[in-house]
Amino acid sequence: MIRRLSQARERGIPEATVARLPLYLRALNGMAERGLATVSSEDLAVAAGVNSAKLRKDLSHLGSYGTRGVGYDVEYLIYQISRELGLTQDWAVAIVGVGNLGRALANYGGFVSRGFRVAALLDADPEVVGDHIAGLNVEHIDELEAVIRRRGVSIVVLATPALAAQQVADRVVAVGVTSILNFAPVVLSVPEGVDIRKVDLSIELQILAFHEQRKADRMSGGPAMAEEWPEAVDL
Amino acid sequence: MIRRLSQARERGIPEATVARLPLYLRALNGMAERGLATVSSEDLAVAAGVNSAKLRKDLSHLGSYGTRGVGYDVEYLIYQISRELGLTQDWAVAIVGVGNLGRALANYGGFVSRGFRVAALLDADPEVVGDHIAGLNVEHIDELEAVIRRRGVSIVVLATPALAAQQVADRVVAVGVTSILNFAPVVLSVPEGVDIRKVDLSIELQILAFHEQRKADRMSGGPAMAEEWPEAVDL
DNA sequence: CTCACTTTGTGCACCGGTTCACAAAAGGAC
DNA sequence: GTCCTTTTGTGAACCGGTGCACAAAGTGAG
Repeated sequence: MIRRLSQARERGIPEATVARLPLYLRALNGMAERGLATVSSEDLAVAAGVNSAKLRKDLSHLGSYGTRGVGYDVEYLIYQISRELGLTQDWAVAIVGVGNLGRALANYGGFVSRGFRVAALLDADPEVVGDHIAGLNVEHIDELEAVIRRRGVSIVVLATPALAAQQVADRVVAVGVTSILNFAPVVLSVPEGVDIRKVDLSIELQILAFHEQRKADRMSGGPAMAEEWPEAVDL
Repeated sequence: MIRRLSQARERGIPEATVARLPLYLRALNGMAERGLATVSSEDLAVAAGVNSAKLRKDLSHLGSYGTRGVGYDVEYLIYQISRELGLTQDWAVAIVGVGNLGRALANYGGFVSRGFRVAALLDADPEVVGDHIAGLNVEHIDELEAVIRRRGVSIVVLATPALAAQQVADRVVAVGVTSILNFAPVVLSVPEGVDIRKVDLSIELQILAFHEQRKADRMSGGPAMAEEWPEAVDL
């Protein structure tokens, strides 16, 4: 029998909502710092750059934490969102691949700020192993499984070259890791139940280039020209 | 009167499709390197990690470039996608903010590989200005407008601290830049017509944490426990 | 207590995108 | 040419998410 909580909050928050919660959280933290006690959905929506109806619907998935006629209590909402996202506990993160990007990630303040702790840096290059970066000793990739187990790492960040990524992914999955943030430009294949998020810098630029080109086209030729298409070129 | 091209290709490729084209392109390049001449939607879909029907529909938005019973010509498709994305021309990119992340981006090979050229590095810190990184001289942020104009920069990458990002965005928009890739953890506000893409490392981790927590919950308590909610705490 | 005002929570219509499933097209064997 | 096989291109149902618009719920003044 399913236990029904006060509001319509049987487990199952839309993915799109989850992706926006961190955004709200950031906006709320800014407001808390400025000493605001309550905030309306309208104001918070503006700060987070979304539509206010969407924001209210998002928050309603967590429960009914607002007060009609008043708004939301900033601190309370911060607490609820943090808890829902799992940021009230501390997550040990391992970064594999200590090249330029890995180094940047290790030093990135935004990680530590919210419940995330870089617990290990690993690399295959003997030149890099042993270096001290962001207060951590870079360990050899051979130690991968041992390190993950010993330090209770539950999230792995892949910043390796493309060719190494799948291999590392297989190994970390084998030790029980089910959350991977992948910066390598490859499509990883992992078993059911493992969550992968992919950040691909070059793809983002390509999407921008597409729109940029489009804007440029519109400026000059417009839809009427477009003889850019040499009529069914075959090769 | 709207000019109709052979296929149903009146300008207007779905955003979701545009976001996947770079993925197909990468898979196709791999195949071209391995000497494959043609590929079926099924094989390409697997390589790109998507459903084959979706892939076919995506490609059909560019035109009818496949051959029934055979598949798609790899080289031809690479050319068509590249052209659609605007990668047949070369784009000058400026990176603003040469901290750890900016440095990593400047050295990131994936940029140069496809039509993108890092044409300028800018920073406000006099300690950093003058450094040589990835073959480029770091220039002072005061030169921002001049550099953008002189080198024909059309895409700006923001890797500044959060507080500086909006200010820099305003300035680059004022000089006519309409494409920004933002790594700073802030919601930028820009005029209509300016495209912004945002990459937020900490948000990606938070989303992973959410799912990770959920998986952990399911393991232990399951839906029946959940007394995690201390019944309408008010404050 | 009543009235006026504010702001939440949500029903509902709508929309972009996904997926299935199949007709249409192409190639090859004979 | 006819038949069989393969694979594309797409119509149509479906699904998750968005946004409008409003009733419900709360505050505060008089």
